[in-house]
Amino acid sequence: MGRPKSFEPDVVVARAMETFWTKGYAGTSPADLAEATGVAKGSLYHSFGSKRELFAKALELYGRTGTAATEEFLSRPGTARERIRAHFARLVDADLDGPVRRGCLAQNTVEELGGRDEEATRAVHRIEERMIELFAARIEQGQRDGDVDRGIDAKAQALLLQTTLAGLRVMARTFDRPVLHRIIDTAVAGL
Amino acid sequence: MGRPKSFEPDVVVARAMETFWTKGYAGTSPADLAEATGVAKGSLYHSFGSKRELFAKALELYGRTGTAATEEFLSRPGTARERIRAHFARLVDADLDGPVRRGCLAQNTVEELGGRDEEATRAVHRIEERMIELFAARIEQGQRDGDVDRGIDAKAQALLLQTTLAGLRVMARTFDRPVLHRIIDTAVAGL
DNA sequence: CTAATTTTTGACCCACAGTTCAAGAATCAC
DNA sequence: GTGATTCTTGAACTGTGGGTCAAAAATTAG
Repeated sequence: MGRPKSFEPDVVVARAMETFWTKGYAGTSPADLAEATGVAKGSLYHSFGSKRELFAKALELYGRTGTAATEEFLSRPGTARERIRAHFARLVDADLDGPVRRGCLAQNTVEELGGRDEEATRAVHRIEERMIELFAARIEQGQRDGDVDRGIDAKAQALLLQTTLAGLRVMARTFDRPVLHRIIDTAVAGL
Repeated sequence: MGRPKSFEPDVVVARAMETFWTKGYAGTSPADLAEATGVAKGSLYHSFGSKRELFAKALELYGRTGTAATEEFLSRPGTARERIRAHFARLVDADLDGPVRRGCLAQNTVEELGGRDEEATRAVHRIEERMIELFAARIEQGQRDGDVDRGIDAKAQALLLQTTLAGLRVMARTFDRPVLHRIIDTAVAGL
């Protein structure tokens, strides 16, 4: 009983995620969140407790949707190299095509809050570990399919790929599309 | 004539740089800067105009010292691969050895202010371009010395190295030393 | 209908961020 | 010394950030 919620919590978290992604954690004020979600400040605090807690939900959602999308995308038909190149290009292009280059929320989080927020750091670490597992699995798949050299160390390559991707999303802040695609080509040539 | 300055502007900029580096742009208050530099708030404003202008000077100093150190370090005796590996390891280790992992100021800047601050973005871009030139030059040196395959595209490899380094500094927020060194080994194996 | 329960909301609060300023202190020219 | 000039400093100001709250609005149980 009691008055029913007038909004879908998942939708509010999704909108909050977009806002944090675009403006950063510190750069997002409660007023911004109220405007972005269409829910009054007081109501947000009633439902989520604090800006920090809402952010935690937003980051969790980001991790879930990001890993799911990566898994789906890597599993489409093609060689490991083709799929990984397409995945990298997709992320870079999406960033460049948006109204503002906002990079990766997980990465932004750890760069902004790194050191000062243990929980956020661990949350990002979990996302990264998951991504690395997905890369390693795809490389091993490629080795079984015969399109990746059996001699390479899948786990080591997966770590390097995650590093390269993180670097690409930094480079996407300041470099243009042709340069970024050239980097992707060079990176996947090593597979 | 007039009352002489009671502080060395360069020293103040250097201390401000350290503070911005550790706490981020938004996370650094005028009070923080006054405490870190030992100069009263009002005096800082008198000398530097605004927080933003002081930050610009700090970022410029960061770029100058960083590129100079890179140039010096890459030119020491050894093969291109050895020197680049050592350079990467040095940066990662310095970050891990500090009291707080703070990454790269240029990168932090572009991730925090990206899109919202044109001038800062351009300043970081200039630093990155300079680093890429240094990498390319060292690779070409290696090709002349015979320790790097003549067939590789120095510019393309330099772009990838800068990307890898940016990624490493992100990874250094959440991974431990052995993993990071393993990534460095995998990365330079491609040279 | 009333009571109990849960949400909603804007008004309100305190602290601090970023900046300005007025008054004083140190120097040089004369 | 006096004046002109430049630097120093804490006090003061304005805006906003993050958060609380009391009162009103929906709902269900009985």
